[in-house]
Amino acid sequence: MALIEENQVEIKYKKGEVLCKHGTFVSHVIFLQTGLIKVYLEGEHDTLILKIIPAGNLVNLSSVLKGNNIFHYSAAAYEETIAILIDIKIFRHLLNTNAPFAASIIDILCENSIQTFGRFFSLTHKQLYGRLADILLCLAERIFKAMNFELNITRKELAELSGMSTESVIRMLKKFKDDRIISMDEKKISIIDYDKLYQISQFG
Amino acid sequence: MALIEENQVEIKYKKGEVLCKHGTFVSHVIFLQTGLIKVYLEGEHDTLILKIIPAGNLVNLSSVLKGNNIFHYSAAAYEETIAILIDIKIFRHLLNTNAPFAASIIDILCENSIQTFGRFFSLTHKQLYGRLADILLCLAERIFKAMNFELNITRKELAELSGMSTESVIRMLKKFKDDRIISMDEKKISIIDYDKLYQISQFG
DNA sequence: ACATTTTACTGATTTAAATCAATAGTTTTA
DNA sequence: TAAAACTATTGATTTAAATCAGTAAAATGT
Repeated sequence: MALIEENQVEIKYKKGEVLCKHGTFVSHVIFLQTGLIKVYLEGEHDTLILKIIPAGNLVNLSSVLKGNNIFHYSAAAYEETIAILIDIKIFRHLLNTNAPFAASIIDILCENSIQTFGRFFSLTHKQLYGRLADILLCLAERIFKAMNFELNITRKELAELSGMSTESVIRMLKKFKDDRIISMDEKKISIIDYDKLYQISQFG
Repeated sequence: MALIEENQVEIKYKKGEVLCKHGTFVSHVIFLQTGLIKVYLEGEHDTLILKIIPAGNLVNLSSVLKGNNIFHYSAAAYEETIAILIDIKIFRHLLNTNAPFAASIIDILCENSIQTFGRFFSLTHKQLYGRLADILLCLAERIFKAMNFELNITRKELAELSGMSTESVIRMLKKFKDDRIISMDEKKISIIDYDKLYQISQFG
């Protein structure tokens, strides 16, 4: 562990800045000290946000794969963010020599994998209302850990998270507001009726 | 490693048999000795096949997560399959004491995770032709490792893999056949024009 | 060997959601 | 501070793909 302490660099990113770019070489494991980032894939005409990562998490765990030295996605900061960069060789060495550490990393990878399955089903088999409900619940439960949160996220990005068009997001949000499931005030979103939102998520 | 040898059981599954069911308790890690299985999620009215796993792979790695003792998906055999069941406590113990072993498991988890990202994009941002092309390429490259393969998989299951309706799969396959990109003879599918299929996959 | 169930296929119809178009309101930035 | 560049919103139109409906062909069970 001392090894990591010695070999880490702290970097500050401004809002909107790119932490890593799809296709470039991986030299470090990125740990998010403070802030909020998105991990995304860029297509020809559209973007898919794979996940939002809050402070206290590793950004590019899947890059520790032996022999894999390029990023398979991009990441950008939503707000001012401090990241700790750990040399990937040191990280890999630690994995190969410290079993409890490796086991804890396995736990994280398994957790990610399980979360991914749910998101998979949501995006492929639910329709708009269900998908947006899922995203709002995820933001509240997992990212902000609160029923109301400042949404520094544009409608366009909600669209990229839920795999729909910006216009659809706007229409769905309006419907949720009219139905008194959420309230919106400027950038602030509050979940008023959690049960109903959960029900919409389940129903699809 | 001897520990695993001592604590493993070999089980034979017939075609169609269920290896594990979403929501039930996990007691063993399942390793596929021979055969072919699908891992899937069942919805109210539809099913999503998460992945197809060929022989030589672990089926439920994400279940090794500490404190996680239920299956988050179901799995069923496509053909006669022999599985080796390893007590999950032994497996976890091994992870916590044998760093190189844990590191190799991390490699597998990372690999899965990277594959998942691509599939995510395919299913959410490509349209029918692209999605089906991706599935055919995946079957050829990753599962059967051959340009032509016996397809013990129904159109319905291709639909569940690519997140579309059975009728759409039939129409797309017919189009591919008419365009001489694939050939179909009974259950046998051959990829004739790999480049074109790849191009369709890229284009979406 | 026959009946039943599942699978494959085709065409017509419907529908969910994207795209298009146009305007107003906000940020950026020059 | 003005201009340019995004972002939010709404309604109309289009379209990709699902659903529906019906038939033929396999596979499965008894």
